[in-house]
Amino acid sequence: MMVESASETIRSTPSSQNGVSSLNNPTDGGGGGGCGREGGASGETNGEMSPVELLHFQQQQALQVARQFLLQQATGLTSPSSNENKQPAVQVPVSVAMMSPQMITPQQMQQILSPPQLQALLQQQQAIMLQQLQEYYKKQQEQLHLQLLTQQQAGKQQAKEQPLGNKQLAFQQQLLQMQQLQQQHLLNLQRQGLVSLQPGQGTVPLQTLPQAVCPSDLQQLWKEVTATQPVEDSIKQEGLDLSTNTSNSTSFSAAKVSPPISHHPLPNGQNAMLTQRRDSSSHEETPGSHPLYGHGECKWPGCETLCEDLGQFVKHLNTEHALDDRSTAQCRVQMQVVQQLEIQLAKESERLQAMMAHLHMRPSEPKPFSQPLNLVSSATLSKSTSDTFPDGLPHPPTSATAPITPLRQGPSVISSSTLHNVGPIRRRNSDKFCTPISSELAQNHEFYKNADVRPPFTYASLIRQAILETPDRQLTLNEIYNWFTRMFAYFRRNTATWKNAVRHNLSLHKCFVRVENVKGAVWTVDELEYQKRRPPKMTGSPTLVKNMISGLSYGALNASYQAALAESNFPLLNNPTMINTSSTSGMLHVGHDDVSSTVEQVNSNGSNSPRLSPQQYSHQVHVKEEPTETEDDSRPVSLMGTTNQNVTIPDDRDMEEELPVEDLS
DNA sequence: GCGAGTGTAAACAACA
DNA sequence: CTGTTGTTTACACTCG
Repeated sequence: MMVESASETIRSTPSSQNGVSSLNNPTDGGGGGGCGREGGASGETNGEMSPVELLHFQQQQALQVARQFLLQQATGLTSPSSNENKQPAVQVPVSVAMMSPQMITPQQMQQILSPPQLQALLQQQQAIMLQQLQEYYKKQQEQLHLQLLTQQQAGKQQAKEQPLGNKQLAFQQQLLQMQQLQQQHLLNLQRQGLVSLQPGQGTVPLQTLPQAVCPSDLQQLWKEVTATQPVEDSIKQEGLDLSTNTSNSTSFSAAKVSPPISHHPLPNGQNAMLTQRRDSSSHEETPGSHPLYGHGECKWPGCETLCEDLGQFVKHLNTEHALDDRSTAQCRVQMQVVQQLEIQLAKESERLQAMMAHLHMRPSEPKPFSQPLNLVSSATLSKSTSDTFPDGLPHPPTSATAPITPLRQGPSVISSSTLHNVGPIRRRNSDKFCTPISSELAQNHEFYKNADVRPPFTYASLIRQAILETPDRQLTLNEIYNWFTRMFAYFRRNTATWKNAVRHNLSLHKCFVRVENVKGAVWTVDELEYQKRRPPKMTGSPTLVKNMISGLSYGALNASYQAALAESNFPLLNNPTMINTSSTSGMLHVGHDDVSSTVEQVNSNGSNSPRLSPQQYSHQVHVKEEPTETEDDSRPVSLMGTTNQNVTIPDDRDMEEELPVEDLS
């Protein structure tokens, strides 16, 4: 089945091996990091953008626009094209740099972290980035405001010159656009799940904002600002009131923009007016309404003037809240408020995500029993054979590069392995009983398939998995290679030393039995041997044992069993019918496998399922100790049959293939 | 500190 | 001769 591709891969091996190995060594050696990632992030996009890339791109776009605004502003709008290239003054949010591929050790992170962890980490980074971005926006807006005020000062001096009014208008429009940009960007972030709030939920209760301005303070602030307000000349009315921009049309066309447009410049309706709108939680959408007018009163911060109708309100706006120092200052204050809120929003969102993550993964909880959540995903997984994965997952991994693809896992789906992968690079969790390789693999199959992430499994586990996945439980070395490259992008790209490692493992571990076949040598798995080396670990997993024994809800137990089942029956995961409901009893005799052996030990301590007695395996298994030639020579073919059919089959196959079926009932 | 398990690197032999 | 396959050894690292 995999032979075809096998030949390709292998043929390409000689050339790629050397080339990659040099590249790979540093990575594997623990030094490098970044090699694989660099390639993944920069060159292997395959036309698709990973979430991070998208985010980065959006940020860059936003920053570009912001830079242009600032540039225009800096050049007094007169020479917009002056020094376009050099904007050292513009500070790129740190996070942007942080996301750049060449930074730090993404590769290492990939090796260390499982996809869910990567996701969590990414989200954290993005939350931070969000904050930084907001702060960045804030600074830019402040600068804009300063510029605006400066211009206004100048404008006063030069008295009522139309061009100047235009300048102010332009500035304010920039300001508006800036805000819009910010909002749009925030919205984009929200859409990407970085901010969990719905766009429409813009109103954040002020009382929930510890460091934000409290309502009373706001009012006070507004009153202070309002109090010191000289009446400005009428001309300033023409200066566009930033917030209202009512129909006091003067000479500038921009000012003539109809209120709805100016207030809802963005297609999605999220616009700069959020400043006022957020403050006034009631923003009616009725056509004749005004964002600053509601319930018969002016919603201008600190105003509350009663207006009978919209016309009166407009008049009021034009007279009381025209473009003057006071209004500008108020607007700025409001902007501060909004930014505070947005920062707070980011923080709260981050907190929310952390909370969700915590509640769903239960770090201190026994891993196998975080499964109930995984259960769903694995069930979903099982439906989707090998390719299509989880629906309902926010960000299906599409990018071949995407180490970030784990985003697809929502906070609710955090594989148990997550917790284990936190360790050093060398740590592989598959053997730890905590995370069944199959379930982990199944859940993150697509991820590993596409992302250049090193799977957190030992070579032995992977080899075994590859072999067990085949119908006849045997693979040639070449086919094993193929399985690796097919299943893991990491082994496609980082083709350095792993083949050697595979061979090394095959030779080293007794559990891998080489059998001479008609068409050459094939490798099989001696499950007994494989389990031999594992039980100690299992026993050594106090949490697992404890939790298995201690009063577990059926669901949890079931889940753990499911995981165990998954571990032992990776291919079965691809079968929707196999996994769904596995009865505890059914699973009890599943085990021929790591987990199952686990179950036996735990569960039994006396009463095991008899069918799994070692004796059944022992006599037929041909381990490495025995001269392979003897095996091969004596009964080349029969050996195969013995190993695969007689030995593993009766129990093995029953377990692995039929059992799940039983579980169905 | 020790041993087991694991990963990596390398040398080597047998073979096609 | 070259490349693949398979074995073996050595070393480093992590973890219990």
